[in-house]
Parts: sequence; structure tokens; C-alpha cells
Amino acid sequence: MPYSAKHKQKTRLKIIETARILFNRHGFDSVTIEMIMSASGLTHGGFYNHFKNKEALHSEAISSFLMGRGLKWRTEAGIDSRSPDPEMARQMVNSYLSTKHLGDLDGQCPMIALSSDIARASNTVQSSYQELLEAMVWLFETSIKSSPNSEANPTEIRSKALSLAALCVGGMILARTLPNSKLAEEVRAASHLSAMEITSNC
Amino acid sequence: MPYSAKHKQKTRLKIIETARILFNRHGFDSVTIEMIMSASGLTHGGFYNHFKNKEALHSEAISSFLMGRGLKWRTEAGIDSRSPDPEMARQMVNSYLSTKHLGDLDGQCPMIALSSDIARASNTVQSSYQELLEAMVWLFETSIKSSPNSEANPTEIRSKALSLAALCVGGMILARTLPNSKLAEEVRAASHLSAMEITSNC
DNA sequence: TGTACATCAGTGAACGCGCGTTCACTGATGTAC
DNA sequence: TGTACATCAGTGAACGCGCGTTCACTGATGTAC
Repeated sequence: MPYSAKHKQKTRLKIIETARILFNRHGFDSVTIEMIMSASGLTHGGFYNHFKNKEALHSEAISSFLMGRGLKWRTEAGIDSRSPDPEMARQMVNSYLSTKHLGDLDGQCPMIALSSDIARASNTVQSSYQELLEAMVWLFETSIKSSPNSEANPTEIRSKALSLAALCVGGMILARTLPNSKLAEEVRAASHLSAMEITSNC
Repeated sequence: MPYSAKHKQKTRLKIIETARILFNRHGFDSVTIEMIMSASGLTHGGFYNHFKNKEALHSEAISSFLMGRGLKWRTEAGIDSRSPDPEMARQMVNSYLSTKHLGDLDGQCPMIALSSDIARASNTVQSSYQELLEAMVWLFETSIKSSPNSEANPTEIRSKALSLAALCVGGMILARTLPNSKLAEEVRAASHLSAMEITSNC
């Protein structure tokens, strides 16, 4: 067994991480295998030692966010999803709808960058996307539930969690799409304000 | 001057309308000139008699919505933007975040179907998109302002209008992207509920 | 009214490029002796 | 300890297909006489 056992695995992870960033920046179709591989310090032919095809990588790049870059990001925002508390939802909203996140093309949540690519992608890719959203909704739901002074019923709480997710992801997608950065920033700020009001049980 | 003066114009509009529907359904990249032209009852070579290139059509297909299919749609929803009234915002929300709109792939608002294509398109295309959004925000703003019992200041009103737009467009994009139609419908319903609360001055 | 003509919308073959994928190979590395 | 060997990650040329775009042409139509 030439090459250490972990060598291939390491290369594979490098490719996924590189691809995630490139997809975030340019979308799925515009990024070529050649771009991904050369940005990973490899030549393009080797790609198929690691993945069945380009689409398989798409799915992995999305999934990888939750426990990769996304984990780092939650940590920075002070969110520990293992011990839910009422503040968590607000921290998430603050972080997700922040100016920093709007400006961070490479590190942004893939739900923002890739939405319409995904609406037309394969089931596997769509499932990876849905996992991400469900994680987000779960976080909101659990956080709101843990609030001692919440008198809302489970249905209302779920509805709130879902609309928070829609406002977070949707607001950012919209802001990202606008060529006018002043208007984009307005949309972000308004979404943020509105989401904060929802979390404060208005 | 062979062919009547209106003949070419008519063909041109037919191509734009066909393209709008195909782009809505499959996105910009996946739709070929061949598909557009043959769905318009023509052969693909003639395309360049009407448009400089594929991208020029993209821009026109988006712009055309506001006064084409979108006008028909507002009429059906009972919205007359020439005489704003307080009910207009609620009618818009009801119509935009309806189950019917979620199911209407062909007739849907292009802001929903094309967002991430557009984030990477040319300035011209992005401007067409922005026009659409500004029209929507204007509609919300004007409607809220016309309410007699609104004590909110202009900044608050604008912020509300922007977050309504984010919730409408964002909620629909998200719902459209989810492969699980039950979850998609939940997202739509929650966004709708939340948007209605915002319009009721919560 | 009828005919010859000019125009140009529409046709369809061809071009050229880019990209996903394949494949025969190379050479770095861990193992056996 | 050193050397021969087997493995397989990585290389890079080549293939094949699809699509945007071009271009020489055709033939339907309105106009001039």
C-alpha cells in the first residue's frame, strides 16, 4: 500500500474545500474540473480517482459546509448547537444577516450562492441542500422552544422558525443578486431588522 | 419593404415570451438557442436577426415580465398600481406567496427562478432584475403609506417594504429549491403568515 | 390589374471552442526479503 | 540496513459532444410600373 493511508483522503478533502469556494464564487456550471483541480494543486485527469463525476462533488461540497466551514462560523458567532438556549436564534440571525456575511463570497452559506443551480440539480444535490436548511430550522426551533417565557405552541414556533430561515436565506440571496450595493445593503438591513422582531416575539 | 412593418416585431415578442417561460423552467444556461427558436416555431439561425446574442435576450426576457405576464398577474390579483391603496400590499403578499404561484413554473416571477444565474450575469441583466425588485418595493411602500392609520415614519415604512420583498422573493426561492414538497409548502405558508403580520403593523 | 423586382426574415449547414470524461502512462511511496 | 518490487495517486494527451455563433442561401411579401 504505497502512500500513507490518509494521503488520498487528505487530497479528497482539499478538492471538496476548493470546490466549495469556487462554486460559492462562480456557481456550479461556470466552474470547470480543470479550475478545481489546478486550484487544488493537481492536474485535471486525477479528478476521477476521487469522484464519480462533477455532480457528485457538487453534493459533497454542499454537505461539507455544515460540519466544516459552517461549524467554524457558528463557533465565531458564539453558537453551540449542543446546548440550545433562547439567545441562539438571535445570534444566528445577527450573524447570518450581517454585513460581514454579505461580503464574504468564499465563506458564505451555500444556500445563498447556489439556490437556482440546485432547483434544477439531481436529487442527491437537492437533499444536501435540504439537510442544510433543516439544520437551520432546527436551530431556530430549538432555540425558541428553550425560551422560558415563550407561550407559543409548537405549530407557531415551527412557523416562526421557518419564516426566520426564509428571511435569512431569502434576504441574503436577494441582496447578493442586486448590482447596486446600496440597495443590497438596504435589503440586508431591513431583513435583519424584521428577523430580529420575529425573534422578539412581536 | 417586404413583410408588413409589424411582422418582425411580432416574431421578436414571440421569441422573448417563449424564452421567458423556458428560462423560468430550466434556467439560463440549460436553455439553448435551438430550444427557444424551435419552441417559437422557427429555426435557430434566425435568432441573430433579432438579438445581438443570447445574453441580450436574457435581459429582455426579465424586463418583459413587468408589463407582460406580470401585469396580467397583478390584474388577476386585483392590484391596480395606478391607484395605490392600503389593501394593495396584502393583495400582493397573498398572491405572491400563494400555493398557486409556487406551482406555476411557467408564469412565475423571474426573480424567483433566476436569482443565482443573475448574480453572475452582466450588468444589463442585473439591472433588469433590479428594476423588477424596485417595482415591487415601490408597490409595498406606496400601499403602506396610503394607509390612513399608519403612524410609521418613512424610514420604517421603507424598511418594512424591503423586508416584505425579501420574504416574498426569498421565501419562494427557498420553497422552489426544496425537493421535499411538504417542507416547501411549509416554508411558503410560514413566509406568508409572517409577511401578513408585517403588513398588519405588528 | 398584372408582372418584374428588391428586400430581408427565415433557413440550415458548418465552424470553432470549451468542457466533462477516458485512458495509457509515470513515478512516488510503503512493504517484503 | 539496503534493494527489488508492487501499488495506485497523479499526469496529460486525446476524445466526443453540445452549443453559441456565422454565413451563404432561399423564398415570401410589399412596391413600382
